[in-house]
Amino acid sequence: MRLLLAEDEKELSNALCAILKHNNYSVDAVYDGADAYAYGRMGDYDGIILDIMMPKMNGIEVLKKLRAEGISSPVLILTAKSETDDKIVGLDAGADDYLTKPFSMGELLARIRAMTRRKADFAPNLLEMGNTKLSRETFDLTGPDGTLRLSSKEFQLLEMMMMNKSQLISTERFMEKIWGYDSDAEINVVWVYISYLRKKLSQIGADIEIKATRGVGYSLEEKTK
Amino acid sequence: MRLLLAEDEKELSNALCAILKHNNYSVDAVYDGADAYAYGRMGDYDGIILDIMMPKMNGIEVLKKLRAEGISSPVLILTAKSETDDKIVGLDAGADDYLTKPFSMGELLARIRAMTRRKADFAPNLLEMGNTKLSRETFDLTGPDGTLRLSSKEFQLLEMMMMNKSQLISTERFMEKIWGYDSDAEINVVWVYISYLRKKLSQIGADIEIKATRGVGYSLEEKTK
DNA sequence: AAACTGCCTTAAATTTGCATAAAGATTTTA
DNA sequence: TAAAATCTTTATGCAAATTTAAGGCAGTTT
Repeated sequence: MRLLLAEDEKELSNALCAILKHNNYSVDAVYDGADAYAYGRMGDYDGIILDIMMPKMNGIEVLKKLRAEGISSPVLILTAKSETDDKIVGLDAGADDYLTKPFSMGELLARIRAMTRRKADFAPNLLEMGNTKLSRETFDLTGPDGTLRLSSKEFQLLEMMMMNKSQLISTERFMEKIWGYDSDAEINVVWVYISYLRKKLSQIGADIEIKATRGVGYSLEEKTK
Repeated sequence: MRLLLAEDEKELSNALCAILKHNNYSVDAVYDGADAYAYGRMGDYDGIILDIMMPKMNGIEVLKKLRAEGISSPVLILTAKSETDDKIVGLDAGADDYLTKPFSMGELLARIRAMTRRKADFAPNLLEMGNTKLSRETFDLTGPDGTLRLSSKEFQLLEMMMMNKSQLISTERFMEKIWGYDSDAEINVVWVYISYLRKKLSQIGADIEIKATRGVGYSLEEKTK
């Protein structure tokens, strides 16, 4: 799950960021409205958390411009007590939910879950392909010969492939979706994880395999034998 | 993919240029606003990267003049930290995205991909001619007798020909578009790939063929029989 | 007809991209 | 705080993709 966090108070932003990452979200943090707009319009966030009072462009404006461009990522807006009227404006502008500062972490997490649930509902909790199952709850990968637990990165990689069966996914797309736009990890970190996944798939006796297409990317396919 | 890079700092420009070329873009580099405008208005770039602070004419002006002429190539503007207000001005002037210096190469590449993807969405994903189909997603070439996957160079060559059905394309044009202006590959590398493509086309039973016109170039035509 | 030019095809040489192992770095857990 | 798990980089081998090189053929020029 990729989130965009737009909050100009550095300390609060850092704290939220840490906790969100701890809860298995991939988070990009930005600190003003212009950046929020620039990042948001790339269009592939599963949720956007938007502070209203920000430099350059306020949150409502950002939201309006994003919606005007057809960006439909769910948006949660953060308002200070004194700006409570903005709630209404925000919801009118196309926000999905709002939260008043100060708030508890638990509440924020719950609302993010609620906000992204609609999308998540379309995706079953247990992904299946061939004789192999992947649990979104426990990250357990199960095949005829046993069960192994995947790490977070391993899981995200395999999840993307299982959600797009037999579709070719470019290495860059993996990097963007899982590591984020501004990550400076090397591209070959993907190769390494593909290798880990192959080893685990074979350990549990899976009848699916990861196929590489040179110069392009990877796809998950059923073994034909 | 053809890009125009307008950046007056020679060193930065050279570095970017090298990396972009390494990522399969054909790049023209210019070093002031006047040239950026002159080149940009020719209108056949898939993306334009525009520094704001430049001699002769600043980036925003260039952008405005290009848009006024109906040039719709997507534009990414580069701003220094001190010019952050220009972001807004730039987006209002019709930029598609911006990036603040200093930036990571990975982020620049991601943004260029995102920017050009929107345009690519309009292009059909499956090219067809006669009984033959070419997928832009998987690079698969399909005919009545089967499917083969093309390599990157093979694909680009055939893609150009399928997008310009029955049009004669000069060998130099192939070299410019696919290998880039300053490539030092020999001309016969094109001959070699044409040969590979012919072999693959016949293997899948295609009813189209690559015709050579002595001294000029190649065109793709339906077999008449 | 001989020499030449432009293209075709195949094979060999080179470069590049990916697979995997292993080590180093960082974070989590006990 | 030590141990374990996870994440990332580095190194090496291998195979596919790309490029160069070379011999052949057909049409053109001398």
